[in-house]
Amino acid sequence: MRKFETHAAYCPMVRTMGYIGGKWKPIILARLAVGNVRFGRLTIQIPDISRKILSQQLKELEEDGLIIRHSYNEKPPRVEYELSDIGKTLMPILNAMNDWGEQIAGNIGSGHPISDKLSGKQVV
Amino acid sequence: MRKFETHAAYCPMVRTMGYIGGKWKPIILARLAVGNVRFGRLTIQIPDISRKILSQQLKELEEDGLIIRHSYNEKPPRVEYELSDIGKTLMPILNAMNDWGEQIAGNIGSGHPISDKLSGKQVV
DNA sequence: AAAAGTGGTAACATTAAAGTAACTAATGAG
DNA sequence: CTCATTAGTTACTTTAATGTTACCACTTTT
Repeated sequence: MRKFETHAAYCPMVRTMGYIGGKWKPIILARLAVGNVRFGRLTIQIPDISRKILSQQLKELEEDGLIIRHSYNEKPPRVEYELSDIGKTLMPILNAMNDWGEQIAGNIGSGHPISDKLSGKQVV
Repeated sequence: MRKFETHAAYCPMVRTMGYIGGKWKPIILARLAVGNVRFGRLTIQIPDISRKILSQQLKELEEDGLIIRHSYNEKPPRVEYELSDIGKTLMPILNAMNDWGEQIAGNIGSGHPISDKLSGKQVV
């Protein structure tokens, strides 16, 4: 969870950011929102995240009660992650973020900074 | 804007995170969603952000076309920020985040990691 | 016998983000 | 004449976040 000071106590936005403010957390959560996913599958769906960071973020999300980790005692191991009930309450946020990302790619004319960034080779 | 690799080209979540993925950006945007705000007022509304970081984040948001900066040529200076039309399309995200932050404070019983974190002195 | 598949972890390195303190210009107030 | 006000910037430092590489255990497949 990201660190904030006392401001958190009374600002809902700061509180929310404390839970999903990481670079990867909303992206991970959005994948889990579609359905249970294994660790290895997440590394494929999110190719730019390292396994170390993925593992670390999943652990934080679990500690924060947003996801549940199911470990099956098999060899080779199998571990599945799913949104907890509370994690599911994040769906409106995740859906809104996903929708925005989809719309912004198409609805903007060239000349606007957003469209220019998307069309150029600049990392987005 | 946060840096992501090629994954961004086809993942809406990654794209969205590129624009609002910073620690402070959603918090700043949520303030602007309520109405135009001066620089100094933002530093009061968001006490934990430094002026340097605030200034820097505002500049990025402006470059990304999400907010508009109005500078009145007065002494002492007056500068107001407002959401651009595109910035306003972020409102569903901002509202969802704000709602979640409000609800999560009240709707969780003790014993749950979220409620424990909120009630303890741990930074949230 | 060696390689592949899985879900990690440990040590280490790097980059990104954030913070601090001091400073600016121009005016009005006291 | 000095202080307060505003919206910053600059230089420097520190902390947080993320990344890289190599490795483990155990079983099945080749």
